[in-house]
Amino acid sequence: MAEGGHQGTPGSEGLLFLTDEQLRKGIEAMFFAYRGFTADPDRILEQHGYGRAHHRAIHFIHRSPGTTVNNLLSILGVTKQSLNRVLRTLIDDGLVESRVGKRDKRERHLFLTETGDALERELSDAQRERMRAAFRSVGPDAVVGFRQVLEAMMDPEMRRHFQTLKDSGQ
Amino acid sequence: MAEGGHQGTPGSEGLLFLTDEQLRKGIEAMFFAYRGFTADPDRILEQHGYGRAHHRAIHFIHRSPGTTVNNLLSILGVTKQSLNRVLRTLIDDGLVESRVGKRDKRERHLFLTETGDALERELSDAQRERMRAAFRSVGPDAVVGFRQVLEAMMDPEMRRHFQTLKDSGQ
DNA sequence: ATTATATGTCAGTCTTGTTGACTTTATCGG
DNA sequence: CCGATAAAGTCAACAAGACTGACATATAAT
Repeated sequence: MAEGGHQGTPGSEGLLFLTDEQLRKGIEAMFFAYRGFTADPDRILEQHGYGRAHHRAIHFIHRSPGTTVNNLLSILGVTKQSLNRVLRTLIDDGLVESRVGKRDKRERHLFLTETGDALERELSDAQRERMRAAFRSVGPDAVVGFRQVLEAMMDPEMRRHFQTLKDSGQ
Repeated sequence: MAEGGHQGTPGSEGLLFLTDEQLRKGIEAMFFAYRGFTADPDRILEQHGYGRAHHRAIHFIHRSPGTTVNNLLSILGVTKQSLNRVLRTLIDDGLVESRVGKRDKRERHLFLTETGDALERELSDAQRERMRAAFRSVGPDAVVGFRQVLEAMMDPEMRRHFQTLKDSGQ
């Protein structure tokens, strides 16, 4: 009778959380929640003439200052042509700086400028605020569960990126 | 000292789950997990020549058979021109049937055909399989937390749609 | 010296979203 | 019954953001 590692009501019924109906609710929860998740940044981005793609680039450059283009490509999972378009505008607009690598001069290391950092803060403040409110309203235990499920849903390579904090290098 | 309603370690520290760093992890978890969430259906859709927009329409018609176009519009949050494009192809391809309303003949009630249902099953089987594996690996308590956080992150109107099960009418 | 890597760019395509204008059909309120 | 409102559909134009394929340049590695 020893189950995986979690408890549940240890008696007979168990696994009621794995019914198709429960899974459907989980699927819809992801769909609707993701909309809320992006809603606030989307409004801000629109005012600045940017889109979600710019947000993603800004976010990960902020998280890992000095990251290379290739690194960013593998995190974002898009083509270099696609990334280059948004990176080009961010650099031209003075939000991102691209420095030639010292060890390997082929590489470009990406950094946010002061302006870029300001937009990053504006965006993440909004997004964090919503998440903070959600977290607070449900309590720390629910937050742990939230993170566990999300991590378990990721593709292995994305889980690697998620768990890896530092990866600059310069 | 009585806090909201959740416990945590009841001593002094509390609220460590609301730090900016924890929130950033939550944000990235959403980003990476959503990718995993859509990855399997995306592969299937590609084989059939459809996109995510078709999936969403199929999903919600399956969930609420007989739903009207307006209903679908408010759930999906897109313009009718945008929805009409995908609905048109689904109807032309014989996956969706559009029946004139009996009470109100202006309305069209949408249903999946057998073919449509088959594709729906193919898509949701794949998506459910991933979620089932995630749910199983973390246990029922984590799943409860997952759902609570997601629901708290939704916009109020989306939360309404999420909580509402039936809405056909015919 | 050749090959491989990192980056960037040009050109074209596709999906999915947007606005705005307009039509048809049907319901509803006076 | 008539005028206003509503539900659905359509046409046209446009934009963001993804894709492919081809090709260029600089640098590193063998």
